[in-house]
Amino acid sequence: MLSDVMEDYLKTIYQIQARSGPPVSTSAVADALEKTPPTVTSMLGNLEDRGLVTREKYKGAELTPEGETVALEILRHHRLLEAYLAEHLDYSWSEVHDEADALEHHISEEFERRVAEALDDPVVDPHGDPIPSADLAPLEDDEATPLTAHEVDDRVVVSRVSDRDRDELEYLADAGITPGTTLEVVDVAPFGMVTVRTGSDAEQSLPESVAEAIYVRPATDAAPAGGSTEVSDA
Amino acid sequence: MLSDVMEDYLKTIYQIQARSGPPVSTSAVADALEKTPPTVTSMLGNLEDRGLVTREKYKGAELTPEGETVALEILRHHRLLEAYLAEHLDYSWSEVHDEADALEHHISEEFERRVAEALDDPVVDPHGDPIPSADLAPLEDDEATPLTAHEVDDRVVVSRVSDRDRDELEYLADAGITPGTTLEVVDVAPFGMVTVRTGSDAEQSLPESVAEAIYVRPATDAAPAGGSTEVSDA
DNA sequence: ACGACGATTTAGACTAGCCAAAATTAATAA
DNA sequence: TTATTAATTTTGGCTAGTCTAAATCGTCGT
Ligand SMILES: [Mn+2]
Ligand SMILES: [Mn+2]
Ligand SMILES: [Mn+2]
Ligand SMILES: [Mn+2]
Repeated sequence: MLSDVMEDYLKTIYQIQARSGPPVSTSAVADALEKTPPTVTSMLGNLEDRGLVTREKYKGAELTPEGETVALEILRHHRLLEAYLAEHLDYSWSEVHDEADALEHHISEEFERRVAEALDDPVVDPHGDPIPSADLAPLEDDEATPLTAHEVDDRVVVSRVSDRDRDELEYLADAGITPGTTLEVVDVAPFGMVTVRTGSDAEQSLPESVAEAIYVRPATDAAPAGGSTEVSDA
Repeated sequence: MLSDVMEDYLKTIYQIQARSGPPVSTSAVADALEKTPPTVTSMLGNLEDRGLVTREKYKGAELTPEGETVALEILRHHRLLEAYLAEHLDYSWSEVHDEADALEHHISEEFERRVAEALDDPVVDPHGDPIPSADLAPLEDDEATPLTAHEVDDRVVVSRVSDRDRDELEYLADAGITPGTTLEVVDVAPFGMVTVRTGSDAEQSLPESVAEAIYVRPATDAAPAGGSTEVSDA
């Protein structure tokens, strides 16, 4: 029914909308998908005709509930695939994203079910991003804040890490920083470099670009430092 | 580089060529892919321009070595996926084909490697079809003959079963007839219906359309009746 | 209030893939 | 040998998705 291309537009609009709220500008979509603005304008027209987005000329687009459901469906596929690849095919968390991007449009609902079952209905992917439920109910907003917004002596737990940059993910994996890791902010230098203590010993200095990809929540008092994987409630 | 569509043409030409030999007619490809003859003529022109097939006008097409390599690559993906779905995601052999068709163009070489590894480099898929090796060396011809070509009292081992028709596969699964099963031909009726004994007790009558989808080889003397999965050499 | 500038849309064009109708060719039958 | 017929190719046209260049809009600074 919907082409791969349309699904990618809807997924992208959803993700921009989730970060910056509507309306989503033509150029933001063009940047994210590496297309030209006229191309995006044209496709937004198609999506509007199909009732998947609403649009105000020269302002931007916003997903309709139908459009959001499609976006959640693709996001569910993507994140289930990431989790499956990591869990059952020995992929590292820096490798899963591209493979999931290629497969997310092509798996059947049956495949989705069986993968979810093999993983026992996971609620987060390897980067800590929430996996939409099978009924595609809207995701609740994320309470996490970027590590760059924190101050010295803050104790925080890593909630999720942006999966956009493979190199950053490898860097963080080496540093032992993954979702669930407890961090203590040791220093915030000019230009946004953040130094954190992981566990009780190792210290890591993170360039701003890396630190702002790490989303964290306040550590609960009793939490020991280290890399557990549990996710607390909101 | 190559589109999904082109890959499907090459795979299809390979399979027709394997059964009937070159040249492969325009209409044979059109039938297999459910396209019109002009569409196929046009695409064969593209494939010829890319050096993947050779063509003689009004006669048909034949894969070049490069075209055959691409076809084997796709076939390897398809059959590895079928094997993986059956082995690790609990698909039945009647379900795997469509899912593999959808995914075969979209997996990475890394995914291919990991799936092959998870399966310990399998040599046949769930239907008994050979899986091309990682180096894509040409497959040797198949010695198996259709069950319809056999006579009463012949004892044979099922080598492979055409995976084209889901209903037939379910029928055969119920009848306990899978690759490796030893059969004894009990009766050949007019209109090609074949009755076989599986194991030492059950008898099954198979309509011609089903019987001609079953490819068999002579049973070695010591082989007991039943559903073992080993594959003998050529 | 107005002009400049950046963002957006419109206009026009291109490719891949597809089909229907018409023309052509090869094979077969008279 | 010639005529019929079936397969194939050619012709022309359609949609989806993309781009460049040109026109237009909205905003922001003066
Ligand atoms: Mn789904
Ligand atoms: Mn992810
Ligand atoms: Mn491959
Ligand atoms: Mn198969």
